[in-house]
Amino acid sequence: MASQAMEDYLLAIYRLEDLGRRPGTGEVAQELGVSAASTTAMFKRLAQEGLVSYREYGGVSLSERGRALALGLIRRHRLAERFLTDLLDLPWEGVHEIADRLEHALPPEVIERFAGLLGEPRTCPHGHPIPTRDGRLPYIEVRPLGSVEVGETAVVALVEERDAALLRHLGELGLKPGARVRVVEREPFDGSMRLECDGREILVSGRVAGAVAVHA
Amino acid sequence: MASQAMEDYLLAIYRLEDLGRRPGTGEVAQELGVSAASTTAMFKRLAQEGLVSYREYGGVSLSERGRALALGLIRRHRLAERFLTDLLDLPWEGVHEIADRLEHALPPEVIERFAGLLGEPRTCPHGHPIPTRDGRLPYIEVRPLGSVEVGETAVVALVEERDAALLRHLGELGLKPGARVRVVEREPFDGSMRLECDGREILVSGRVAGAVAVHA
DNA sequence: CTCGATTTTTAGTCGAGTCTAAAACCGAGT
DNA sequence: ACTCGGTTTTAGACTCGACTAAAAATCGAG
Ligand SMILES: [Mn+2]
Ligand SMILES: [Mn+2]
Ligand SMILES: [Mn+2]
Ligand SMILES: [Mn+2]
Repeated sequence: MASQAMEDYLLAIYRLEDLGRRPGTGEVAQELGVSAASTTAMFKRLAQEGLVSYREYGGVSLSERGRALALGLIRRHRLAERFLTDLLDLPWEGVHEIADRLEHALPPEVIERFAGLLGEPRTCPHGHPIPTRDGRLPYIEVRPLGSVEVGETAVVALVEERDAALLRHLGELGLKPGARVRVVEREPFDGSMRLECDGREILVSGRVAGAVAVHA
Repeated sequence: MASQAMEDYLLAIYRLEDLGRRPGTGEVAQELGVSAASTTAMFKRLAQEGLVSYREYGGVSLSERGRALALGLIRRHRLAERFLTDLLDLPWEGVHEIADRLEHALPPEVIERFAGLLGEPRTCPHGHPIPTRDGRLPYIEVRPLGSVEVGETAVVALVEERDAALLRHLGELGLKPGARVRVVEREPFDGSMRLECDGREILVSGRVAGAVAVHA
């Protein structure tokens, strides 16, 4: 019913809503790397299909149906990622991009088999929660790695998953969900830190630290 | 490089070439359930991309590149089917349709992992050979089930895979690749047969028998 | 409250892929 | 060699999704 393009817009809108705002044309356009004019056109199509409510010059918000569709897509995406890393043993920095295509092609039967085979996982390989079959998104309380004080210990909850090079670096450092880290030193000026993780000491810049969140 | 639509045309052309003819506009149109006008337009696009050679009013034939692309697609399709039945335990009558979408979305890394996990299978669940990584299609010599004489024993090689209802029926009868059958009785008029298969006697119509081939 | 900057929408174009209807072509049969 | 029937191509239209450039609306600073 919804085309691949429509699904990608719904996801972008969902992500922006999730950050608190009511997304406007410009934000969605930027998120998808598409022109503002294209976005206006798509907003109308989505509104026509009842997937968003759209006010001219006023942005969009997902309807119940639109949100349900977006959550289904996220479930497909994250279960696909899990499958690719856990069962196919593909590197965690590559699976996001693959899942971005598979999420549009995997039918429900396949997705639910994945869930079964993988033991109903609750998060994707990058730590983000997987929406349940009935469309609820489990909440995970996190805080920035940068907010952990010197001497404190914390457990990595999730990492930013869009930048493959960054992910590969995090993987080499051992900064994956579930890793226990202790802050050895922190530089308030630029946010860079020295951590103990997995027995060895590692150095992370403010930018890298900003891509990691720990359990609250 | 090649769109999903182009890939579907290439596959249709491949299948028709495989049957011996040089496919024309009408045949390809019918195979894909599309108008002849659309097919003419696509023939031009494919020729433009160097994937087929096209003569007006004279049909098409796959170029080296076109054939390689088609064989890659068939490899993806059949390995995906194997994966869906063997690892995900989905019914063999449903996987063809799912694979028809996945074949366009699965990247090489994933396909080769499938091949590894499944032990480099040589055929899809319906018995059709899987092209090798280097683009060769293993030849399997078969003959129609209908040509087996009364009293003879034969091993099912492959079955027609496009009709889901028929496939389900074949599955219930136990007529899957590898099954050993003995012909008990044969009605020359309409080709219907009585077979012994898996210890029990089954009755197959001429049409059903026509969907099954045995090893020569 | 107004003016200028920014954002959004509109207008117009494009390519891919589809359709229908009309024209052109080809090949057989007389 | 003509002609008729079927096939193929052309012509013209449509949808979806994208673009650029121009117009319109909104917002913020003075
Ligand atoms: Mn996507
Ligand atoms: Mn992820
Ligand atoms: Mn297909
Ligand atoms: Mn098959």
